[in-house]
Amino acid sequence: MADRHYRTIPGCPVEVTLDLIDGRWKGVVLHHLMAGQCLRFSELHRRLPGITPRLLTKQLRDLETDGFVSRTVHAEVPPRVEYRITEEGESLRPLIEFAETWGRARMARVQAAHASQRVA
Amino acid sequence: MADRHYRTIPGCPVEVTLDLIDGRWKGVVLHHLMAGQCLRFSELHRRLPGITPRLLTKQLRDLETDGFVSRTVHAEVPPRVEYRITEEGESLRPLIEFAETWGRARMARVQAAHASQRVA
DNA sequence: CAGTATCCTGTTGGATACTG
DNA sequence: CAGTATCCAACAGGATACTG
Repeated sequence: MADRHYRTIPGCPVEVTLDLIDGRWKGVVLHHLMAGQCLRFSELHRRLPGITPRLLTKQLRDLETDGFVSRTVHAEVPPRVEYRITEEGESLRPLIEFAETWGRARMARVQAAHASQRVA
Repeated sequence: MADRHYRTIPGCPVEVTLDLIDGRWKGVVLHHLMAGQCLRFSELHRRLPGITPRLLTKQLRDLETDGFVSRTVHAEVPPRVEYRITEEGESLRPLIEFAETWGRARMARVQAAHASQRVA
């Protein structure tokens, strides 16, 4: 992953952070894992409409590699794998929560803009 | 850009936000523009080591389209174009500042980890 | 100065099918 | 259940050269 994070080379801290959560589903995965308990692969899958197993696996592996998520395999049949947010992952909570709130507000604003368009 | 923001379709607010600042240099551009005054194209260029004019233009156009940055062309020779953060852009300040602080801390942590590696 | 115009490559992410 | 294995398309992003 040293070369995955090409952005860190010049060394702007903002880049470092944003690059780590860059990926089609990483933010949302973190968001769901921050909600409380740990989640199984299939539970995450259900919460992310449209993601393919391949992609979900990749995003989770990346997050694991970067230390934001831990992966626990239970030796059972059928297999059970649980994903849990780590301390390091938790430290990103303010960012994710801000993104949640801000995004919600923007969606409302966009909605409103559309509505007033229709009247005008 | 409606299709640039493919992530907004399912509608998770976290995705909406992160998608808007997704792009190799957008976060850093916002960061620099939040520093105070407006900046000219060449000034931004100097602050972003390695970016090509083409990319800088694209990132700025995206940010402009999304309402985070305003672009002012002064009718002079040689031309002077100034980029300034908008109100909407300002509303992202908490996120950018968090990313700055958090990224700085992580860089320090990584440094420390490397150092202890060399000792061990 | 502030960009365009071309061209090109690598990575990201999606579709589909299969397995321990 | 929790993934892999292949294959593939699209696009972001980089290199280079040129211009009003």
